Amino acid sequence: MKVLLKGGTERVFDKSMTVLEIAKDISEGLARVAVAGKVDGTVVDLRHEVTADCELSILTFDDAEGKRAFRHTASHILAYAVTRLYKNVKLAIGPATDDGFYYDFDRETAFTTEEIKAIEDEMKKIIKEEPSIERFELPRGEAIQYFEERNEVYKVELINDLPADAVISFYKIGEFTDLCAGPHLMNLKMLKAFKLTSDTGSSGAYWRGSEKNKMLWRIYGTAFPKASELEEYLKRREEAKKRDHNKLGRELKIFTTSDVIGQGLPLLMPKGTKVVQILQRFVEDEEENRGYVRTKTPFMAKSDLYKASGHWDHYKDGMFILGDEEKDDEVYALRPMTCPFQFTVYNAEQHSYRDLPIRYGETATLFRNESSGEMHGLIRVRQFTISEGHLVCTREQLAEEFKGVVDLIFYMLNTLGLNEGVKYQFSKWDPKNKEKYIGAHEQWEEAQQIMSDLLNELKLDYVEAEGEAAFYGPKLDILYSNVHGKEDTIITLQIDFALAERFNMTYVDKDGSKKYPIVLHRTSIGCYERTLAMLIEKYAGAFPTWLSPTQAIVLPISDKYMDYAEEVRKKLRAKNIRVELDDRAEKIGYKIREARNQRIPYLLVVGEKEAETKTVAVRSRKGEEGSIDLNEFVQRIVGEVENRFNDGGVEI
RNA sequence: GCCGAUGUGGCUCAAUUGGCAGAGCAGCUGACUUGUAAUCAGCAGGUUAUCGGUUCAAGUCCGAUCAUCGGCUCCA
Repeated sequence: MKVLLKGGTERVFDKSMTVLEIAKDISEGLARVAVAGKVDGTVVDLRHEVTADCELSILTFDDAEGKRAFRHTASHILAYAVTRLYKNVKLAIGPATDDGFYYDFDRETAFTTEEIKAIEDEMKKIIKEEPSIERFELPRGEAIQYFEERNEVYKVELINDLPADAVISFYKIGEFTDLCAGPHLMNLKMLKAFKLTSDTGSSGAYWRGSEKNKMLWRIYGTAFPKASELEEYLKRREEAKKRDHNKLGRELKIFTTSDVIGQGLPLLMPKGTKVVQILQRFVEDEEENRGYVRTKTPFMAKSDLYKASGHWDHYKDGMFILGDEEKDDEVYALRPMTCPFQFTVYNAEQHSYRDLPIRYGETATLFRNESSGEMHGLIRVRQFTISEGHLVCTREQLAEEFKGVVDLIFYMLNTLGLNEGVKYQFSKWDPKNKEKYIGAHEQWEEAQQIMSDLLNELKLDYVEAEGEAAFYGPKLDILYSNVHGKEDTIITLQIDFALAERFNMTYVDKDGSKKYPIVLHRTSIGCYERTLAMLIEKYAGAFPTWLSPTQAIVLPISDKYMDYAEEVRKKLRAKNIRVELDDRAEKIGYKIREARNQRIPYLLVVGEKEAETKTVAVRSRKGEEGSIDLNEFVQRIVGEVENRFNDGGVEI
């Protein structure tokens, strides 16, 4: 048989061989670090027997799929340890994740921190025992019987849901047998560095991810081949937490919350408000340059409006409703989105094809009654302000408008420095879900085809997500990960073939006939609160100068130089630089420390020498820069602000 | 919404089996007039998240509510 290897080399074998044997044949070194194989695109065990011509790659821990196989074995050790320590625990599932693994267990109470420590110790013991790992298969009936005898109801359910012709495979590690598709390691020798990361005990997780099902106990962990890699990972996690906007944002007096105001209702303090104001001016000016017109529409409306839009049927639970539907003649609701309001603006006048495209922009405050357990700092809130917009265009104009929005979004992300690390998601509908979506099947297929073509034309590296579309159309979602690794949409762009008809939005075409336009729903910079949160985390609070609430601070060495310090302050202020003067009778070291802790980009120390020579001793994020001519410094900082220069963020 | 943990001056944290709520930082006042990450002294700051209960006595025990954190679910 012929085996085509990664890199295009080919090997011929005269008998069937396991993946591990082929790895050994390539090199002993490779065999030592191999964790799994990939045969014609399918990830398999090293013990998998290759019998026919195929393409094969040997996976190591450096491959994403290799990591998963490695950590999947760790999850089985976790389950093994739990079954050794505790009776009457039912096993659910235990997959690998992007950076670790978990296993879900069913028992009466949560696992405590102490229990988790004990489980971790038991796992170490198991690994020391060097149990063997075997794979075997059973016919469906026997497999079900096996788990029924052991009262493993979740495993039985899993097998029952497998297709009739599915291979039902098991892995036996020592005395522990689990239903598993694999692949797994050959032995536990590689599994040297692991840790259970459920710091406050196990956490709740619904069986099969549905809130209708029972809640199980999930234990998280991660594993690496080397202790140093594990340590580095844990250290990185600790470092990342220091950038947490929810902590840093409060420390830096960017925002606060109050028990009596309510959950999901953060208050922006002067510093946070300043950053948002700068962002908002930036967005509104840039949109103006790109042909947008602005609207300012009400924060609430009668229920009739939401009934027309479909939100009343599709999103009532997420809305704040004012009044009682049973008792009151009219019920109002705070708006959860701006669409029907801007559509009403469109409908206030007649439109010709000559008017299109029309690009409406609004800095829109929205209200969404999120579930109580969802709120998180500035990222998930009940009231937020979004750079909202709707583009009304013809079918012919759609591609151009879509690309125009993507260009605007890229410009925004680049300027903010958030372009690296974003993930593009093409959110599609789920044709099987009749409840969630409105519009005809053909409309959906067409809208999705158009979006897919455009994304490919733009060469975007995106993932597809079925069932993630808006109820009226497919979306391009741009996701950003917070310091806990949780992804949130910061920006969205949606194609809507459905709502124009619902709202009777029309234009008169060349031939005199009335037509429904297409609507693009989009945001350019996302919602200001969430984007601010991501910026705090990206820059660890040390915003680029153009975004810094305070851009420079003058630090006189003593009272004697106050006049000159005031002169410096005035000169910068005259150029619209946000500058402060620390006139307290403190030592210079103390003033520097405070200004640094506030993340002010430029500290300008002035004393005798500076006053005499009309200079400032600059201390920037690069460190001490020495004395710089005052006019020269003014020019520099003004240039940096005008260019919206960004240094890429600081290490902490 | 579900599960778990947590809640003591602005912040970080103490307070023995239920027995006088305390410290550092920040704040204020005064002195010091300072050359690149914390000058010294004094003062003030609390119905221990809220409400209720048990007790001679509650920060501590019990219940409810609110909020915060982590996870699940959800996210127009």
